[in-house]
Amino acid sequence: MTKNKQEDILDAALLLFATRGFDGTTVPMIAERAKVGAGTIYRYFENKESLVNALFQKCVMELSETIKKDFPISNGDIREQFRHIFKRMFNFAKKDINGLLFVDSHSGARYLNDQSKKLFADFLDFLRILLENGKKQGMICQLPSEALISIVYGAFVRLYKVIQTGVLEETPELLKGVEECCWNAIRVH
Amino acid sequence: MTKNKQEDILDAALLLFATRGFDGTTVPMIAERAKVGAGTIYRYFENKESLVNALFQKCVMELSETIKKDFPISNGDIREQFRHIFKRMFNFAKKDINGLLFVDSHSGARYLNDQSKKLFADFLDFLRILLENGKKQGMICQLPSEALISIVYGAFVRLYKVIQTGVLEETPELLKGVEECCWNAIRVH
DNA sequence: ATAGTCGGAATGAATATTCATTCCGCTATA
DNA sequence: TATAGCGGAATGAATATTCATTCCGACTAT
Repeated sequence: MTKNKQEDILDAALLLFATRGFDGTTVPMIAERAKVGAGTIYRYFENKESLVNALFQKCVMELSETIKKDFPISNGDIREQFRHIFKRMFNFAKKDINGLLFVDSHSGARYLNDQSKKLFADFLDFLRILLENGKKQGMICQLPSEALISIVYGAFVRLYKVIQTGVLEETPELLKGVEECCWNAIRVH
Repeated sequence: MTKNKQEDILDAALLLFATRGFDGTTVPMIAERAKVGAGTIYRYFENKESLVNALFQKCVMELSETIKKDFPISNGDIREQFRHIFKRMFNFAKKDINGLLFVDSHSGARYLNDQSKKLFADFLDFLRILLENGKKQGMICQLPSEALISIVYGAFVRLYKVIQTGVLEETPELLKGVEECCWNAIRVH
């Protein structure tokens, strides 16, 4: 028996939302996986939408903190900052692949509330500002930051989707190679 | 009044599946958008799953044909082939953004049948073989082709997701820049 | 007229949500 | 220490709603 039912519910919901999506997941499914009664879920969350928003915010904050912790801001070396972000993204994906896939597949969903949207927008803003800096320094190629983020983030997430299907194995060499590829994608040549 | 109700149904379903997902789209929604009765849908498709599979196969075939038509196989110049693929992908996205997003978000869905899965796998195989060639020629970096495809395809699709939200505008310069970025991501340096 | 097509109300299964009841741990009392 | 009483947590059956699918009367083209 675990102490915290709310966590059990969030864990179960995360797995299911990440693999089946919000609409493909029923509340009884979540209850069964969390080993609680269906009604118990409504003691902790107002409804299914509240649950998905709470979970989304939790995951985005964890992702955001993972990246911002010990961020090498001081010298402003973009290459180093990029490496840091990638390393932390890899760590996050390794620790919580469902969190990564859930955030990706649900950012922009119609049932997200304003707070959820803002939290995710803030996360992207952090990345955007870094890229703007890099462009000023002449290190990063002159495309809209939104496009550069799409390229790197899109590549990263899809890689992990494929890894999760088992088609591709996550090895240090692979991750190192992918990091280089993504850097090469956005740097000035 | 259009002549072909089946097409009306497929068009409506495409828009809805692309924006709300399979589970978030109800059959009556499709009927309303297609301006047909709900029952009419069942004259053309056995059930909702048949419909999504038919649509998926149609979109994948169109995407595949778009790319394979006039494909520069003869000389085997990888750079040129890459440019061709990107150009055609841009065209496809421009003509049928929902088709692109639908295929992306539904490849790998649990309700796809074997035929749908195979069709999509064949499409990826085509790309894989090209990359293998490029690697042999020393033009493409030595990572698993699945990873390289993830990087380029992931970047491409996410870019269009962002474009569709209106955050980013699709201009010739942007597309040219993104094509270069993606090529830089996978080429040997 | 009639064969084929269509629309959309009707149906029943699935789903989110509620709520009466049970359960559990704590405290006050003897 | 033993026990009865209390309050909040948990439950899952019951309810209300939504949805995929069916069915049949109406319509259309021949």
